[in-house]
Amino acid sequence: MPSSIEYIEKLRKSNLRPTKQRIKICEALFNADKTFHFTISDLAKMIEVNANQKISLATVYNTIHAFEKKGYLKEIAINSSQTYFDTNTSNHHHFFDEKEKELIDLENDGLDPINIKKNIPGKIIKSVEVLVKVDVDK
Amino acid sequence: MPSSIEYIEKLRKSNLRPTKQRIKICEALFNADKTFHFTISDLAKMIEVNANQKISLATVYNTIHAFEKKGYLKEIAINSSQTYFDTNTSNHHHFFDEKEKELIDLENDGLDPINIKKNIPGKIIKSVEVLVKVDVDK
DNA sequence: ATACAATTTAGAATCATTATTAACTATTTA
DNA sequence: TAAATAGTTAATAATGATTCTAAATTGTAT
Repeated sequence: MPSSIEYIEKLRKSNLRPTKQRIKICEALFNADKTFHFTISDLAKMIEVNANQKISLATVYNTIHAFEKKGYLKEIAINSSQTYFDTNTSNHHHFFDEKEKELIDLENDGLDPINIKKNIPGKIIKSVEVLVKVDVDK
Repeated sequence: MPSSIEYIEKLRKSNLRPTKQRIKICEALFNADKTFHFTISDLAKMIEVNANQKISLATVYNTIHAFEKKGYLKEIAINSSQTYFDTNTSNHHHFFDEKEKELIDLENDGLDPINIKKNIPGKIIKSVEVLVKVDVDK
């Protein structure tokens, strides 16, 4: 579990001023033993419960987007009313449980390699995301 | 290009009353020679231009969702502020051009077969969607 | 410590989507 | 064919996530 000093260094290296809010958010995101998936409102609730300091929703949005741009978080494409983020920034994919509305990691060893043969002239591939929707077997 | 009588039959078979609005929307969606991708607001504009009748936005939403449930349309998962739909209901995937904010079909022969090896106990796979994000090569 | 730029904040604004409900229409029933 | 009914439409209000705004605050370089 990294200390707040490490977060301060990390933030500084990224040209993000190490504010109290950003450090709190780092702790909420990166102190967990496992990576996890969350929405902005999940995170806002988590912070409100764990911290004595209240962080404005606008700041949570700003910070999460800043972290995403720096590559500390990944945004996950699901059609949903809310945007999901992932603290697991490694190259991997997802299951989406339609019943529980819950994301589950699908690491690269859980599927055959993806190989895109078609290409779009003048364009390069930025990412390849596989989303496997699952539901109860009945 | 199917006639409106065919749409009427199709709607009736699906337990959807063949109203003027639904027939107009069928025409807008299924008279094109190629399948295409659209957002609700795209479609609302299309209809407003082509038809002399104005269809309420609420009805467009209702109808598109009804069609999607019946399998006449596919909803496409992209992280975007708007939901995209596809009149191509075959099993296929997509490129998303980050610059043009445009979807491009990626048919199954454009990539190696997807094989999901991991499974989630008690759950069955409902769909597997690959989204390839592309951007200008510079 | 001061100055300056970056950041935070609360609340307003926006935008897609959903809900509401009264009026309307297709279909069924008598 | 007319009345009953159940499904549909439409205008508008409500919702909810996200972004914007502008003023107050804070971090950092001098």
